[in-house]
Amino acid sequence: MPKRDPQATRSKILAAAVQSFSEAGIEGTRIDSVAKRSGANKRMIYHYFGDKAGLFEAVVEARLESRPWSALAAPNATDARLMAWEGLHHGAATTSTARQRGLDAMREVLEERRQHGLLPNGLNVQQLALVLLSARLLPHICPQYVGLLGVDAAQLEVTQASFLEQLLDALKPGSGAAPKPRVKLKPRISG
Amino acid sequence: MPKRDPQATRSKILAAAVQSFSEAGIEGTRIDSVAKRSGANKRMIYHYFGDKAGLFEAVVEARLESRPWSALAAPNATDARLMAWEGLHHGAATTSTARQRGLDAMREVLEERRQHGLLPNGLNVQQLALVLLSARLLPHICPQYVGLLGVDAAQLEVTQASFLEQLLDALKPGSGAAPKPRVKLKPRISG
DNA sequence: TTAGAAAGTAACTATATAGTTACTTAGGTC
DNA sequence: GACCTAAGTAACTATATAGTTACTTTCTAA
Repeated sequence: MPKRDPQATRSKILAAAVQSFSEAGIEGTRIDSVAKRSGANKRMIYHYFGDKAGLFEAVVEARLESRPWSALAAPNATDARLMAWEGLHHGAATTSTARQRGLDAMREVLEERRQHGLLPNGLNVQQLALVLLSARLLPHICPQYVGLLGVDAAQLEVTQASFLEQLLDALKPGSGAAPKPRVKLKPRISG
Repeated sequence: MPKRDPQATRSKILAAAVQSFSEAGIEGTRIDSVAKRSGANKRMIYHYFGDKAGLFEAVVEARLESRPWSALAAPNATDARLMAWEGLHHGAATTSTARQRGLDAMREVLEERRQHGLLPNGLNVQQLALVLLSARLLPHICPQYVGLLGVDAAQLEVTQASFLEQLLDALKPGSGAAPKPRVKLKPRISG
């Protein structure tokens, strides 16, 4: 076993940084603690990643740039939280061609679904994709609202997947049972 | 004009804290900068709110506890970001009776809508409420994905509201929403 | 009018933090 | 094996930060 292994050092730093940034965020992450958790020397962090911002960038690159996107699959908690810290700190400023491609593919799947008559023709698939992505991300970011809305957090990964399937299915033109007899008053839902 | 005004001092601190926590988060907020922005003396922050955690708690109380909830209305960016920082830092641990009541009301509106035959019977309204809330919050938290999905961020507030209305409408049993609804179904009076 | 409490101020402190300096050690190449 | 470069280490520094201390000023109530 070699006493030195640059690639291994770099990746154990990166692994520790992924955990730390995901848990504590950018401001909350301590470089010293990443060094300790990784077992590497603090100086090596600066050697491989420049500074804290560079380390976060490398974390995003490692976890978000090459991840697969799908209309219904849920990102794990680690990735979802990284997305949130990134968005809260850096706003809309993200020019990522890799993610762009991944999300384009996700949209195309929905588009195809619509062209097969499985979604209403007038439905904006970009908006639909955003809603689906939101639904899968938010429970990892604001878990407090899962409980407050009466949804079982422990089962959500499974129950939400089938709920969203059911939702898409209910959108199928001409689907659904005959309407139940309705009363005249339409309840308000907004405002 | 009185030279001292405890209530005014407290509230100008709180107002500055709302802005700072919303923009920068808990770790990112500097007590000194809240003091400066508010025009109050730093010592007064500790006098009225105890410590940084107490100040954040007061901010949540002021902005999130008593805000109205609705199935389709979007929280503003300030509140949405506060919800995200709170969730990312404190996880699911939120025992807020005020928010519980607000969200219960939001659920009941959807429940009522379902009982009027405007939503499929088998649809879980809690899950639906969570999806709607997610859709309205996430763009404020992860704005990077709005653009990447090809949605116009500047118009989202408006376009998403009508999209979600359209989505709920398309869920109406037997609606079979087509590009242009051929026949506007008149509600039948139950017999 | 005056005592005492509450509001407000400025300067201070202990500590934690990102980033550096100055150095040692390993491993490949001639 | 001598030499050089990259990998690795430990101790250091400048600064920023949450929280405090010790003090002054205003308000209120007897």
